[in-house]
This record gives sequence, structure tokens and C-alpha cells, in this order.
Amino acid sequence: MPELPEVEVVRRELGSLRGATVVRVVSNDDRIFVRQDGTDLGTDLAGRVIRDVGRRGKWLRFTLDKGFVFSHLGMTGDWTLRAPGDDPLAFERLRMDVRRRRAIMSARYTDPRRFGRFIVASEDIDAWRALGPDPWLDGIDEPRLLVELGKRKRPIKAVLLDQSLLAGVGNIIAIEALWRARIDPRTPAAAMNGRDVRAIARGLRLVIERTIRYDEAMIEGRRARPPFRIYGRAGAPCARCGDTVRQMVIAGRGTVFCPRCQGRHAPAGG
DNA sequence: CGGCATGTTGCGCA
DNA sequence: TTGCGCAACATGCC
Repeated sequence: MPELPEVEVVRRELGSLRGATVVRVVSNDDRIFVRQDGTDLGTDLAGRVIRDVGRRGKWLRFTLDKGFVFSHLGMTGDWTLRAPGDDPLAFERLRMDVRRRRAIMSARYTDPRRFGRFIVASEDIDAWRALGPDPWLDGIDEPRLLVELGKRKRPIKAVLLDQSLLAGVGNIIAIEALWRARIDPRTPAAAMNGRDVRAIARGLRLVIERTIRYDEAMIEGRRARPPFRIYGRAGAPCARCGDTVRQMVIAGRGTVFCPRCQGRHAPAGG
């Protein structure tokens, strides 16, 4: 389930790989592992030391003693730590076995839909370099966001999904943040004013923070309040005003919103 | 069976 | 040239 919060939680789990040495990486799936410039899982990764596991937006980056590995989870990707001898998980597409002192671990990449990618590279890849600021790591520069939104005529919902604007915002986060900000998702981005940008930034921060907290609570078996207030509730009453939540397609993605309380800047007749 | 899904990219068109 | 909408990717689930 990967938007910024889920990828961040995965990154924290994989943090236990820091300092470990790669023993072997095996994949039976040439769609997940993209060969670039003749890279090879065996010769390029065996023996490498994992210095760090980082993230920007929805991308994970393993920093090795020599080179990098980039992992994108697509729509249904996930990493799970197991023991090397454990059976393959359902939909397991790739495994990376590592050793740290006496401890051995096996990181399993699962991905039913196989939209994810595992890329070995000697330097940062273009997709990583093209990412805009990460709202969780870098914070949100509201004056900059206001300027950038002013350049774009597309619906605000579509613009928020642009990874070069804010890295890591996905469909659910955009929906939830706009509901919090009480802004109609169809509104042209350029119509946003300083107050709108402040509300959007606050909504994004809140949704991201709560979703990370929720996902971690689930992993640890703790109870937590679900972070989503409107996503998945089309046809049901809005949690804030009680009006019926609507669903429509914006920028090719299903978009839910409340036509009554997300009325700011709503298009005429919409 | 039809429709929908937390993402990205490439193509055709204006 | 640029921006935009949309199909495609591959598979599961309701």
C-alpha cells in the first residue's frame, strides 16, 4: 500500500539491514528487476555493504559501499524481513539475503501486480533526481508551493500528484488533504491563494503523520484511529457535514470529495 | 463477468 | 514545443 507513509514505514523496517553485507540477490522476475547498463544481481550486489536505507517520495534507496539500489513499490509492492530458509511468500518476486556478524536476514520483495521496480545503479537515477521536496523530510515550503501552483491550470488534485512538485503525495493523501482543506479537487491549481496553500500544507502534514502513526500501530498490533476520513466513503455521509460523498475521475484517478463542505472555489454548476 | 484499485509512463492529439 | 487525457502495464478482489 505505498504512498509516502507506507514507504516510510517500510524504510524504517529495512533500517535493520544497515551495516549488513549482501550475500545474494535472487529474482525470477525480469519485470521487477530492470537490467540497466549490463548490471547483474550476482556480480554487482554480492559482497556489497548496505550503508544506509533512505527514501525520497515513494522511492527507496539502498546506499551501498559501492553504488546504489533503488526500489519502487508500484501499487502493491512491499518488503518483509524473514529468515533465509523461510518459504517464499505469496507473490514474492525477489529476495535479498544479507549477513551482519552472525545474524542472517532475508528481505523479501512481494508485488502481486508487478508495477514495482528494483534498479541497480552506480549513481542516482533520473527518477530519483527528478523528485521534488519530500513533505515529510524537507517540510513544505508554502511560498514556493503557492508560486508553483500559480503556474498550473490543471485541477489542484491532479497537480498534487506531480512528484516533481511534492514527492510522495499519492491519490489517497491528495484526497484526504483536500478534504481537510475544504477545497474542491476540481479547482484549477492557479486559483489557490495563500490561505488555501496553508490549508493544503497543513492537511498534507496531518494526513501523512497520522497515516505513518497508524501503519506503525498496525504492525505492532496496537489499536489506532484509522487516518482516512473520506477515501473509500463514496455514497456515505460526509464525516464533517453529513452530505453525501461523491466520486468522480480527475486526472485518470478515482477522486472522492464532499460537494458541500469542499466548496471553496468550486466551479460554477459543478 | 464487470469494474475498480494506494503508481508511472508513453503515445497521440490540440 | 508543451501540456493534457488516456490507455497500458498485471493481477487481485468485490
